[in-house]
Amino acid sequence: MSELKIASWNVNSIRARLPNVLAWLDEAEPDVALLQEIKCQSESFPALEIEDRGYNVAVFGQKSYNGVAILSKNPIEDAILGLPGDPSDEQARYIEAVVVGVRVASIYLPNGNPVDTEKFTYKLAWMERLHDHAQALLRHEEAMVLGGDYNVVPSDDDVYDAAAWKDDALCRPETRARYRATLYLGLTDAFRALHGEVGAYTFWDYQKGRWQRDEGLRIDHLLLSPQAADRLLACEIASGPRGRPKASDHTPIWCSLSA
DNA sequence: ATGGTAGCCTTGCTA
Repeated sequence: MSELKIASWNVNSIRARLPNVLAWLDEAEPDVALLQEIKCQSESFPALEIEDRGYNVAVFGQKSYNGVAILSKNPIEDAILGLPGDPSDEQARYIEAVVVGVRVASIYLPNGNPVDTEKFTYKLAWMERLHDHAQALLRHEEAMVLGGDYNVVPSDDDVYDAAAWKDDALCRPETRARYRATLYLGLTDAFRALHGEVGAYTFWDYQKGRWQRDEGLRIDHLLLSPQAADRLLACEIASGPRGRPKASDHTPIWCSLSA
């Protein structure tokens, strides 16, 4: 194997989505899959079915909400459950590990709506912690892919109707400023680096026929350290899974790195 | 005018 394929997908409940996820693993064959919103406790994660597909599993679950996981065909080493920086944070939104020498993280960044509540405050504080942790990780000068549902629309080109969304927590200037600050540490948005601003989306709301109208948002991102970006071969949004019965409202995004 | 969908295990919350 001369390439490493790393995918990220907010599945919106791993148990409700299991047939779709297994079908996607069989067809896309990612070496690493970063999952978000598994919406179950770690002991309820359907590990056996996924291990049957040849994957190792690391899970950081939570009852009903949030929850993240890493699937990998190669051994998973040095797993860290939870984003450092606030021991009082009880939400399962971050898991990190090393796979064949590449550090990977599965990130489910807080949504932050409504913006006039503590939810937005929590989002911004969480982004500060992510910034600080990414800064620490970058000092290792190793290949690293920080992937997940960032709940950030980086620019107006990444949403079907920027005017309608300008006051949303996913688009607010405070949100974008913190996201940019993290990028400016030296991370590369893999999709944007290879495709530019093309109006390609990773999320389409279940309501109002958003998928059928292709009215979506690009909020799922793969951010690469310089050592990973140097190895970047491809990055694509796999829109197929969004169009199937019992779809998640997100679709997978993947990149491949030279070995 | 303020809906509409989906998943959780509540009959509301989160997205």
